[in-house]
Amino acid sequence: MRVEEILRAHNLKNTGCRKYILGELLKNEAAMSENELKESYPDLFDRVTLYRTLKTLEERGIIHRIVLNDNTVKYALNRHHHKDDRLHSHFHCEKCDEVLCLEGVTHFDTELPKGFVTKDVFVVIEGLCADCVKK
Amino acid sequence: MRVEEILRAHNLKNTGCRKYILGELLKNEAAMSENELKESYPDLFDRVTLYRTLKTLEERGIIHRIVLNDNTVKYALNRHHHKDDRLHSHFHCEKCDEVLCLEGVTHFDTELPKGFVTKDVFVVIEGLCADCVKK
DNA sequence: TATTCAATTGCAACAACGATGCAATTGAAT
DNA sequence: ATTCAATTGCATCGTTGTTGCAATTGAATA
Repeated sequence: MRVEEILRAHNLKNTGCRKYILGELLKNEAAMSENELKESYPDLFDRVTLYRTLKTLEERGIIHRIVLNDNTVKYALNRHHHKDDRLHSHFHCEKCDEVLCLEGVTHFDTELPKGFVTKDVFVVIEGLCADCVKK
Repeated sequence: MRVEEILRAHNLKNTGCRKYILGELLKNEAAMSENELKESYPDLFDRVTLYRTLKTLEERGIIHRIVLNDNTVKYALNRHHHKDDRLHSHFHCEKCDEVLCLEGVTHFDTELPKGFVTKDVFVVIEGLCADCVKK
């Protein structure tokens, strides 16, 4: 799916920053931080514009935020195969810092105290990706 | 277990800030943020002291950090019944903002890509606690 | 194609938080 | 009571989240 189609499908204007962010996220398998998005073209967009654009894209359900245990934040596209975007988990490689959305819904049994209600579950698995294991 | 014993057991000096933080965490069932720790006595300790003390206590394995999906951080005691502190999950009530360590180890089956290695798993369950469900 | 207006952007600015250096203070061992 | 390493407070800096406002721009319409 091309960037323009995604934006049109969500009634969003075809602006530079949106096209850039979605282009990058489509290109990369891995999730990207605000800094990683800036790397290639540091002065292409203002910091605030990037921030606000990411917020808009998230609110419209086009991307999702991933908060890692070290407090950093990355963003990834909501892809088709994430049937329920809230229930897929993420992998964070502690060596190369790459973050991937894991296919396949996570299964778990956690006994909640009586009367508690679950709305969302956030899972981050930390470890080494296949490339970093080899090294 | 009293505060002084905990500190002695870990070869840490018996300082005001440490006693205060551990006292608060022992008193409360729920995890506490830096701000929540400051609330009762805003000027008792410098912001940096609180920050550094929490860091020390975490490094010594006395408390652990919990990073929520909204980027906020809370701290909780490492209690005995957490056999493996890395594997218990946390509950975050979206209404009253309370964070609890969940008893019982979380079970899950997530298929990692080939060659990936798991070192740690962080789970945060968001929802409503029993009290907030009633209201 | 030119006009128009709401949406988007850049800039300034501020708050919150993470982090470090340094000098003054303090816990606890002697 | 003395002593010294450990702890603390203060100053300070960098990063990130957030908002207001004026200038610019996308795209719908004439």
